[in-house]
Amino acid sequence: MSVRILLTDDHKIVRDGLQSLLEKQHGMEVVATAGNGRMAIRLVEEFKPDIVIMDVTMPDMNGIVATRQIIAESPETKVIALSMHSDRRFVEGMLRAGAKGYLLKDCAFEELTLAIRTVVGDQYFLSPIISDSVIRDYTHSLSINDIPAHSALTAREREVLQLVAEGKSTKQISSHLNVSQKTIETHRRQIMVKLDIHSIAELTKFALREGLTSIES
Amino acid sequence: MSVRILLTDDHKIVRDGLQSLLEKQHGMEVVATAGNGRMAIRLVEEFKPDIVIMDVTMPDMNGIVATRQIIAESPETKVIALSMHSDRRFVEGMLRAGAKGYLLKDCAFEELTLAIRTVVGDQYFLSPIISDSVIRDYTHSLSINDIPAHSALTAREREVLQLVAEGKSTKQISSHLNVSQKTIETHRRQIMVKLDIHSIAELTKFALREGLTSIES
DNA sequence: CGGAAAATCAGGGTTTTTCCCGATTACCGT
DNA sequence: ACGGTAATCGGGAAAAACCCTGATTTTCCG
Repeated sequence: MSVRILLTDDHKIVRDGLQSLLEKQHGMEVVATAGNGRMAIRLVEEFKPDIVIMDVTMPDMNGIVATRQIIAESPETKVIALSMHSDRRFVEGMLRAGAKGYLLKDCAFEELTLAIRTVVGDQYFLSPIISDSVIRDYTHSLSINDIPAHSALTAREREVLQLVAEGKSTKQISSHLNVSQKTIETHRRQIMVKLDIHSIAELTKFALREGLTSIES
Repeated sequence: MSVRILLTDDHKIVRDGLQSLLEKQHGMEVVATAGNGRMAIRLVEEFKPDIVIMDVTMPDMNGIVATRQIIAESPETKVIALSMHSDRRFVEGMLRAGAKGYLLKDCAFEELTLAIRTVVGDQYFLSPIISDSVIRDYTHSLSINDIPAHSALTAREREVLQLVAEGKSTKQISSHLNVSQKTIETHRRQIMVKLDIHSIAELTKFALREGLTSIES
């Protein structure tokens, strides 16, 4: 029986290209394609694919958030990230979310098929550059928890961050949530301390990466 | 005789995908692929393709610069831009550089083959969204300047916006550009007036949509 | 139950941004 | 040469954000 694959990428022509390549392979079948994370979640439910090829940066809902939800709802699904970025945050985010592989778009197609076969065989597959840095981190025992930038935000803080990333002022947020401005100030400060980010611009980008807000408007 | 094509894109797997799709078409032949503009120029000289599919944003040498040089050296070569950005500057840059087509990566593969056939037939081909805005500009060239919401930012304003979207403060920007803080203040105000945006968060999103900054960092 | 973490609020201060008003210089196209 | 636009700067003031040091209440987990 052939491997059933869901393709996720925000550019249709990239999906088309990958589909064409994959369908030339024996034992691989693209059962559906999605243009964003939200769609991917729906299609995983509907088609129960064995493998999800997941772009990381997408509008509306990014790959990290989508992967987390997919793994939560159907843990048997194997997600392979396919990204243009070797950025540490993306790799870490995807692996934390439960991805079983991480490939750079720079790679040859053969690497993708190898990754699919490897992951189907219940093993991890990382692009060489990625695995180098993952292993280096491991051997240097830089545990994820030691990095202050990753201390998690509370639910309330995420809520406030989302409103900040939507362009709301402290006053607007406080009246929206029916609490005092001082409370929101405290949350904002706490968010910035936890993330070690000190500008709204970078806060907004963080929120975008986390899927807390969308790039539209 | 079949159409000889050179594929240019910085991501190998995208090149692989497109090549797979194109080679299923009758009368189309991918004679070479390039990972950046410099390589594309060399390969055009060597292979004399009929069509160059050119990614716009690439490291090392981007598609605009490469296209200009290709057209200068062999004007009979037809360049079709293939980009993730519908940003006015990219479109304008590529068309000025001599591209005969501009496609968004969001398009279906059929659009690409249609574009190739159209351009081979010596006509222009633009993605619908692109041609809409090009035509609107042409037909409304007078009124566009009257509408503040549509007035484009100046080069300097873009520069400042980029730095704002990277999280820089007015003071940091002013010392980085070697002008007074008051000048940067004026630029910031002007940017917000022109775009009718009044928060850093939304300004950051705008800059992201325009490709002025990247989501990492 | 007891304690830690989270959520709420306050006073008082500094810094940054935003918004008025204005201005000069330089360049570019008709 | 003239007019428009871009880029540069300034004063002054209000608003917002940021920083520090507290505090109380709620919630949740062992």
